[in-house]
This record gives sequence, C-alpha cells and structure tokens, in this order.
Amino acid sequence: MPPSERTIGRLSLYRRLLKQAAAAGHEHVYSHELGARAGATACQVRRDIMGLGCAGSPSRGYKVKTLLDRIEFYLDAPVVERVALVGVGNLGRAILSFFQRRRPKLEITAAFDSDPWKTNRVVQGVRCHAMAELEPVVREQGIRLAVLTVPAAAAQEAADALVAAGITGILSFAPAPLRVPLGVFVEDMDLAMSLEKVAYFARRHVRAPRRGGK
Amino acid sequence: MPPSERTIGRLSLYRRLLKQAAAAGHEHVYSHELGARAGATACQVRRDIMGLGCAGSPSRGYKVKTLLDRIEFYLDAPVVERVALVGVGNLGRAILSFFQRRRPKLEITAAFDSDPWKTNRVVQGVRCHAMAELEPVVREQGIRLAVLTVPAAAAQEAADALVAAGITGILSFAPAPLRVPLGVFVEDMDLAMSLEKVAYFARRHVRAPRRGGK
DNA sequence: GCCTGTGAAGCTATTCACAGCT
DNA sequence: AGCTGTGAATAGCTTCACAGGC
Repeated sequence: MPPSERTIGRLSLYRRLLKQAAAAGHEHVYSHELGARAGATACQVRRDIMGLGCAGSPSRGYKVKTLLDRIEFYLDAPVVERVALVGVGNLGRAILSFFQRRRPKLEITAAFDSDPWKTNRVVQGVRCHAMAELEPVVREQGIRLAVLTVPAAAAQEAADALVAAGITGILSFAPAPLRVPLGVFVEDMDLAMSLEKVAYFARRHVRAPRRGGK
Repeated sequence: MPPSERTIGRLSLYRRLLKQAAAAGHEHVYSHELGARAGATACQVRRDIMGLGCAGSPSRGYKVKTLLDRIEFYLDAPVVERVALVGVGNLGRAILSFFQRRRPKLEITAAFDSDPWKTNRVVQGVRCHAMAELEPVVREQGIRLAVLTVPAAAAQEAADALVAAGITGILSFAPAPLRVPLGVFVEDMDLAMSLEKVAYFARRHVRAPRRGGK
C-alpha cells in the first residue's frame, strides 16, 4: 500500500519536529508527544510511522535518531536534487531566499524569467536565465523539480516548457490550474484561494481540521 | 450539511474561472466544461454547486452570471474584510504586493513587524506598526483575519497575540504548527513541506490528485 | 500502568448511475 | 441525444479498540 499524499506531508513535518527534539536533547519520543507537536493524534502518528518499518519500544517510545534516519531514507533522494525557479518576481525572490537557508537535499540551482532586465544576473547566488534557455539548462544540470512563480497568464506556457524539458514535479504558486501529462506531479499553492477559505471559515468560527499533507 | 473545506476551496476556484469565462463572452457553462478547466470531474462540480441552491438547465448548463452571484453571496462577507499582515520580510512583502492587486472583498490594511527598522513606514500603501500596537490597531480597524509570515521561532507568539486581539482566521506561512483555541481557523501554507512532497511524488512519477480545498 | 502495532469500524469525499427534463 | 440533480456505492483517511510487551 503506497503512502498517501497526506502521510508524506506529515512525515516531512515530523522530521522537522524531531530535529528540534533532537536539538533539545531528547533521545526518545512517544507518539502522543510527537502528535501534540504536530497537531495530530497519537494514532495517526503511529499509523504514519508504520509505513516506515517501525522502530518503537513500548517503554520508551521511538528513538529520535532512528526515526529521523528512517524518514530521511524514506523521503529523500539518495543525492541532492536540483530545483529550477521559474518567475523571478517578488514572490520568486522571496521563495528563493526562503529555500536558500540550507535545505540539505533540495537546492535551487537555476532561475528563469522572461523579463530581459532580470536575465543574466545572479540573484541570491542563483543565475537567472532567459526562458529560451530553460530546456538546455534544465537538461544539462539534470533538474527534475521546479517552483513556478509566474503570473497566471504565463503559467501554462511555462509549465509546458518545464514538462518538455523533462521536469516531473512542479510546486506552483500561479493562480491557475495547470494541465500536465500523466506522470508529472503538480502541487498547487493557491494564495488567493487559501485566503478566501480562511475568510469563509473564520466567519463561521470553525477551527481548522487536523493537519495533513496539504 | 455544511460544505467541506475542499468544496469551499473549489468554489473559490470556480469563481475565478467563471470570471474568465464571463470576460471571454460565455453566458453559459456546462459542468464538464467548468470541471475540465478546474481539474475536477463534472460530477464534482455539480455536487459543489448543489450546495449553493443550484440554477442549471439541462439544455444550456449553468448561467455564468447567476453562478457568479451565487458563489459571491456564498463565499464573501457582505462588507469588505480587513486583513493584517504579520511579518514584513521578503515573503510578507511579496504577499502584500500579490494581494494588493485588487482583491475586492479582502484587503490588507495593516502590517506588523518586530524589527524597529521596518516599523512606522508605509510599505505598498500599508502602514507597518510595531508588534506592541497589534492589539489596539486590530481592534480599532475591526480586523478579523491575518496572514502570518514570520520565522518559525516567532510564529507561536505572534499567533497568540493575534488571537488575543480577536482574530479568528490565520493564513500561516510559518514552518511550525500553531496552537490556537477552538474557533480560530488556521490554514497552513508550509512551503518546505510542500516542496518535499513534490520531490517525493515526482520521483515516483505520480500525477497530483484532483484538486481540492488544499 | 502506559506504551506500540494493527485489524476493524467509522467518517468523509468522490464517483457511479440513473431518473427527469429539454 | 446530452444535460442536470441526487440517492447509492465506492474509495480514502482517521479513529477506535484491543492484543502484546515492558
């Protein structure tokens, strides 16, 4: 049984929390402790961990170090994966600086923009290329992932170019649904939609449901 | 039966697509057309619309104008809602400029930051206050929603201050789960988690599932 | 006692399938 | 024929509940 999208999201979150726990000197955690920090039930945590080939002991819970290793082995590729950024506007630059604070296994190594004023410069240590260079640069660097931060009107065209260049995963901030062929994974971060959702549920005074994989 | 979080998200998306359709001169749409644009099935679209008190005719589908009115009535508050931005870093400013391009019913009217170099200035037309002024400003302006773009370490404290000031909905970009009392809705936009998810599923060449309410 | 691991139950969301209309 | 509206079925996710271990 393959892990669900939500499970993967939670594992990523657990890892972050476990790193904090490790830094604070904790060697073991119980599922209910991890759950409390993650906003999930103990049950859910145990279920998620089950898929890793578990490692808990009833007396002390899970060993933090072991869990971290397992999650890393499970989530991360064996080598560093390179990421392309398409769209070097305000949002693109903000995301660039966000991710450039050391993400060990995911690194943005190339940026692209259609604006000639932005191309052929280095932003936050990353070279910004013209859109025409997308395919050669992506292929040459072996990039398989992309973050898309272009206006809605340019999103589909950019996505097509990324797919043509061999990218198989896109994190899109463009407020437009992308059409991509089967086998390409798209995660949509739709800011406008999310804010409207917050506005709607805030009016009803409903609390957010337990967190999942987005 | 209250509408689910995912349904609300999709309605927000449908609205955007319907506006485009209206601008392109379409007066009617079929559920399968809207579904194709939204990345959802016709069935799903009809289900979502059902909750609005529907309005479709078998011969011509749904009247675009009517649907738009219904969705607006359903999703939007009767008056413009004010939003606070907490954290005026790169990401905060990017989001500010993103939302300031006319969102009719949601408007960021105040910003807050703990850095004295940023306070008492106007950024993108929005006044930036010190954190100490959060409660009075929020109360005075009747703000009920907030966008949180502070570092993880400052997130919980900021969230507590927002809740104390009477906010009932938070769109959080902080890479840390927030603890809030019941009745406060939190939507998490966890960039790091989302990118890891993309990386994981891109490796397996799995396509994203049909879009939902995040 | 309180923990983990997990089958089974319960919920929620989506899709099926078809009656009814034009 | 092709569409909408909707009960019924299915699929997917979460929680319950309890056996087994410390």
